[in-house]
Amino acid sequence: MVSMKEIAAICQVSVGTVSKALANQPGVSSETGERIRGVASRLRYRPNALVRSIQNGRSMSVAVACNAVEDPWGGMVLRGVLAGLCEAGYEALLLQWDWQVRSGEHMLRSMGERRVDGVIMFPPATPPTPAYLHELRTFPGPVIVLDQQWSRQEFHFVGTDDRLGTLAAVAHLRELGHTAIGCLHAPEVSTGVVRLQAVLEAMRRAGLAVRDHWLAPAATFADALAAASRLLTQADRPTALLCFNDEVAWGALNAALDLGLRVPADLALVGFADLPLAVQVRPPLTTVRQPKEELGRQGVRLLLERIAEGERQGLPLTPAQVLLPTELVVRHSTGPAPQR
Amino acid sequence: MVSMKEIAAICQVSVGTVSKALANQPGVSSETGERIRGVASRLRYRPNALVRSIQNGRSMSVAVACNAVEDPWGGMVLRGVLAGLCEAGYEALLLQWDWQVRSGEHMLRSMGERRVDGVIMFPPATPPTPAYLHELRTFPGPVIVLDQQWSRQEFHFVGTDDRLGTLAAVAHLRELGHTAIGCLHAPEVSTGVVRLQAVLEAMRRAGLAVRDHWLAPAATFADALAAASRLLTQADRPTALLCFNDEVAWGALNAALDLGLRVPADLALVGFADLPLAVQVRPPLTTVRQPKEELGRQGVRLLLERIAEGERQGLPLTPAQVLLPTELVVRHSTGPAPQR
DNA sequence: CTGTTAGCGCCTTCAA
DNA sequence: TTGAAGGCGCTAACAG
Repeated sequence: MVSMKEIAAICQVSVGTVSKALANQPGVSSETGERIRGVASRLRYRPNALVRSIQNGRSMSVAVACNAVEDPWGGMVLRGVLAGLCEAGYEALLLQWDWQVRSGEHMLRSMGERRVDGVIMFPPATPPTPAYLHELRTFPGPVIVLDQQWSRQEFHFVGTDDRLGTLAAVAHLRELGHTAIGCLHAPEVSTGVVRLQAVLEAMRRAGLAVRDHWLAPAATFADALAAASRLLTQADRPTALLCFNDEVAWGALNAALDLGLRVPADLALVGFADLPLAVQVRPPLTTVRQPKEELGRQGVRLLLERIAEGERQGLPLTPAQVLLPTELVVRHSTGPAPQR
Repeated sequence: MVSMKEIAAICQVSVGTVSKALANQPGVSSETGERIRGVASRLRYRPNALVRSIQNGRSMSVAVACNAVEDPWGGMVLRGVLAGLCEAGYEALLLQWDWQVRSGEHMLRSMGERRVDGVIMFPPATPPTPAYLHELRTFPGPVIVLDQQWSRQEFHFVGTDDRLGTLAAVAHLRELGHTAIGCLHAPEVSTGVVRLQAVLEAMRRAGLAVRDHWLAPAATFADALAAASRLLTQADRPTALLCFNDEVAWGALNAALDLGLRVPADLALVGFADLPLAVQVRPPLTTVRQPKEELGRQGVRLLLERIAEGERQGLPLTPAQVLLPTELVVRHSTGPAPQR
């Protein structure tokens, strides 16, 4: 890589002049300016962004921490994150924090040393370790957490309004006449807890019972397949299942079909997220759509705002809490409740 | 962020001494060393990695360029890439090159200015623009392309042996008695071309005809749904379809089921990749497994080798060409050919 | 118009 | 054992 110094030597001028010429600043004769720019472009001169970062204390980069890049849901959020960063001229340093070799806190520390201007993390399926949490708390720059609520909202947060989304889903099922509504929930993650609570709340308000054996934990396709198989072979089975997400709904769908149940005639299914698979399975899933890409964009927006404010290291006094609206998308996995 | 200078001031020593103390180098009395390290840790001193990068001309970071982070296939490759980089202590700068705001070549240039040590790009569904290609050619550091073969192999390349994989798939179908084998291919991408050629080659060698109306382009689920619907409603329809990938196979599967065809009794389907969905659809897909994570790891390995060699900017004299083996995974979407 | 100087944060070499 | 100086690539404020 050629440096200004070399260009200066070649052009027989000082580095300062080269600097001005390349920045098209006044104070350089158009003649020497042209000459310098000519040499620079011929030699493929590229300014060193690292140096610039050092000088003005802004690296124009942020760390994006995720724990499963291959997750389709996360992929869509990541798309939004990248879009937002790109538009703002920021670079994304991607890190996955579930490796063996270098632990998450290790990598996070590296990011700090690389002087990223902030961190945006998502979607943390497993709660972070204390060490990781500590690193996050002492991180030099704002931290945004997407989707999951951790440890009493100490970080800035952007998520979706899971409660309202779930209530809408339950309302939809009730309009269809369902009273025996079960739930494949995910107790390990905060969104899972919120969604289950919302179901229970809605049912309680409607004066409907939720039997324990209509509930089962299931956070993945495989979980759901097994759990739904058990749940649906009971004598007293629900006529509708609210699932933690679309993958879980898909697993439940397969279980139902395997058991010879028709969906939605015998069993109504509702997913959450509205992933591409929702329209690819048969029947297409009724689901609570989350604005996934928007989630990423809003996270970035919040982060850049905080960066611009020059937020001090350490925790914010009043962390922002943003909830994006969801939308119930009715497709063909839900229908009128079967007559008893 | 505290700097060495500040620590030096506080400890009443020179920066040089602080430098040595923090690096645990000899030449500092254990007493002052302790004092300095104490202050540093209390003030949360973090070395500035950017400075280090400038000094030794290695940024320990590479650019990872992809064009669809939400793509499941790419996600699994990306996982391998991140794993490889992480193990080697490298950081990943993620960039997506299909935005409106800043074009791919723009972003790539930014990466160069940020002094990344190399580029790894995947999976380029659409061929790059001339401008992008130019930026890639003149990139200061080695460039690795994954999966897709571009423009006469001018870059280092790691992919899978699609030809052998496809031949194995065809052989499997022939063993099952299939002779009317069609193909949903993807003419836009190099892997699509290779796979179709392999099908044609296998059929030719077997003395079997491939009718034009057994072939249709389809690169996505939606494409496949439409194409397969048309293809399967013909009087003379194939009894087996080799699909460009698992998503395409899924689309074809749905089309077949919609038409009342049983899979595999009436129609055999073979996918490519072995994504999670392959075991989630009914029936589970027979497919050609690609070592996706390994693909990413090998790409990184190759890249780091080239970096270590200190490869000059510009194109390599003899770009490496690595093909990873595939493996046919037989599940339930293929079965004996129907009797005529 | 051009050159010099100082400084960003750090490391390395050499002198005290 | 410690300090000072030079340099990495660049910018900004001055001096010539």
